[in-house]
Amino acid sequence: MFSKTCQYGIRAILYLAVHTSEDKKLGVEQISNGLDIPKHFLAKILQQLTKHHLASSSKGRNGGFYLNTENKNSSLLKVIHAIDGSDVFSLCILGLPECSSQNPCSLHQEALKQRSAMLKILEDQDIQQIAKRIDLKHIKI
Amino acid sequence: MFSKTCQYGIRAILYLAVHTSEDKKLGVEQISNGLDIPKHFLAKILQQLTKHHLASSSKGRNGGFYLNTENKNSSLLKVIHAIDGSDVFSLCILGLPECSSQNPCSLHQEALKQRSAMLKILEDQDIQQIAKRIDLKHIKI
DNA sequence: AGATAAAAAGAGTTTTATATCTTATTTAAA
DNA sequence: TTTAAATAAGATATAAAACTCTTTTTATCT
Ligand code: FES
Ligand code: FES
Repeated sequence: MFSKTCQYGIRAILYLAVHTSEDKKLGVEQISNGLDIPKHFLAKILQQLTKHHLASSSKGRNGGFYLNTENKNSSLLKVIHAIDGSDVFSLCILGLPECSSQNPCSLHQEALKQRSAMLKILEDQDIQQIAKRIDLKHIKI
Repeated sequence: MFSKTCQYGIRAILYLAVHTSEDKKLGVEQISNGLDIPKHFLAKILQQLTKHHLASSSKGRNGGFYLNTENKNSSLLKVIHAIDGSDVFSLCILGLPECSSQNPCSLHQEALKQRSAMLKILEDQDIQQIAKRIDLKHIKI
């Protein structure tokens, strides 16, 4: 469903949502240790997310990555779109060139039902909310 | 969701279900033309499916690939398992080492709901049924 | 000002997925 | 019995994804 890069990106964002703020930043190394993700690879992903204004960073001493309020009000869908592109949920699940209810494949109806449900979850709740849930219910990141 | 190999495999099986039988076989070339799938690649996939007894083949003149009755009574889930392995629907969607309701990630509940629905569709209806639906409703393969 | 610690950027490597090519084997028709 | 047509098998090639390494830039602390 999601590329490994995207999985890493989502987890990194959630980790930042739980552990950082404007004045509590984390270096790549700490994040990569916390999530068990290859350090340099994670660095690339975080850079990409920062460019898309889904995470924030500051260079130099005491610098690091973090989520500001705006970042925390964003959604996981945006993270997914930034990494895997905006087609993930609109391409035919069987790889056919078109995907529409007018011209469906044999799994279209079922795929559509599920993807809309997943999409709703991913765009309706903001990252802040998910972070709160993670904290309260001790959910893994 | 599915690898390209798996998408090709599913489509090939459905194509065979609609167009072949014990005494109406098709060569790789015809199938690859019909589905617009690279010929040699498709050959590999069909060999794999034949080994798993999900398709049938006969060599030599007038040979080709086809589905016998048993093949048509199988399910798409078996096809998927034969190609992408049996973990597709049981691994954590975020790539975490475990996936269970006891130890869920932040998307587990939603992912589970959807995967069970998809699984049900994929194992409950047999290939024959899907083929009939394709035929009646002029669905793409 | 200089040293240091961090992200940013870019180049390079490895691994996996996808695709192709070549040769062998099998079967049936001519 | 020879030839043609098909799958089977194995080796190779290409492309994309995953991962690593090195250098540059920037900010902060001493
Ligand atoms: S046409 Fe295949 S999923 Fe929509
Ligand atoms: S734990 Fe992540 S999907 Fe089940």
